[in-house]
Amino acid sequence: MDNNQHVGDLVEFFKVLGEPNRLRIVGLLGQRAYTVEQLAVTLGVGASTVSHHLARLARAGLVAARSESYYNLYSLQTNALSGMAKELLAQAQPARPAHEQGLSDFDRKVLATFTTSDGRIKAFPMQERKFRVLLRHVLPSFSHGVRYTEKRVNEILSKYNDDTARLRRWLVDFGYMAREGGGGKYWRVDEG
Amino acid sequence: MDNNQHVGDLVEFFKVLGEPNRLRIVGLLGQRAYTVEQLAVTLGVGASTVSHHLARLARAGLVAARSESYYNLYSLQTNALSGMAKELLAQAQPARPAHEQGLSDFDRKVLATFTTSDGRIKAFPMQERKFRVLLRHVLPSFSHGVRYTEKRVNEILSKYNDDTARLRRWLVDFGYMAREGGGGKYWRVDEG
DNA sequence: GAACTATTTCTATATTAGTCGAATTAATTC
DNA sequence: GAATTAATTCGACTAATATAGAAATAGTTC
Repeated sequence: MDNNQHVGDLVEFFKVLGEPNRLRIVGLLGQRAYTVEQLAVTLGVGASTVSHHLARLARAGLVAARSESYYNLYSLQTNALSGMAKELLAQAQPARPAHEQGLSDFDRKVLATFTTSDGRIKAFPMQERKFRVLLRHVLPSFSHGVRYTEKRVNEILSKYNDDTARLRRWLVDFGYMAREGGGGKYWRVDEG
Repeated sequence: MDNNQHVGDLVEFFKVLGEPNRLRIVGLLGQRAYTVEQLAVTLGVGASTVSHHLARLARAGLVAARSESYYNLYSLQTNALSGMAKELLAQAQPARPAHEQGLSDFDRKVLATFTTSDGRIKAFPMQERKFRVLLRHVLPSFSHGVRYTEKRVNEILSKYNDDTARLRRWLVDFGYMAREGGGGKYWRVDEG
């Protein structure tokens, strides 16, 4: 994945904004352009400190400078900010996409047919191949290596369908989850 | 302003996400719930370290834990994330709102009539009162305490109207900007 | 070109914070 | 209730960085 590069950029983005004076600088530059010294007196810190912060902000693409007579006028690059915010929003809405990403066209079509927009199962298809799509659909709600009580399993499954008992049994019958004889504990089976 | 409280929260928000392992934790929890130990082996760090990070994330409202048998299952609080992202987006779009905030109804109406949606001046009103509204509209593009060349003034004004020469003269005539005799330098006049 | 100015770079310092390992706590199992 | 297990807290170390002041740089004015 080239996702790792993005992660590094994102970390840098947050780290840059996770400092009081830098965030205040961004807030000020959002209103108008400032010179280094203007920022220094406004924030009550040395000019060299401001210069240092501006350099970091510039490296992250958040501000840009233009020469103006004596001064260096810094202004905000709103593009970078809104771009990052949009990316954040995209990550924060994994209602469907997180699980449905990487699914085949077939799986997507089955889910579109048999689940509502909030992920609940409307009905169970007859064909086993389609049936398994729905079982795999609920599976990510369970973590590997965790033993669940039957009560908790039902709680989780109730998010998908009211008939939690049948749903629970099917998960076991089709080999997606396993069940302990005595205590009635369930756990997710490792795929492979 | 109670804005200061928000600034503190925002700084904390960014600081929390500005650390590689914490951001990776958020990414993982965005897909499903994890136990502390699962996160520890996935990230390749000690469990105590993960616990430390999770505590910070929880204090910022980004994650929440629920007890599950032996384990503590941590999951992402997508509400907090999307809320912050929206706030970010709002700040990143000061195209109009930043300047137009705090304007009177009269001023807003004049701007709506004589400027386009991207802020350009369509026409100049006859009445002086309305005319001054437009001059104050372009003024924030100039910083206090900076001397501009005539060329640079025209560059800036061209964002608002093609007739930069008249616009520039008007700004001086109406006392919003001043002009040096010799070198032809301009600067913004302090209001008062 | 000399004087001046804002900005940047350099150096040093002090504080913050991430990490690990050990000890402690909290909860579950038999 | 004793044993087991995951998680948290604590203590110590190390690395990163925010800051100020001095020196160097780049650009402007006369």
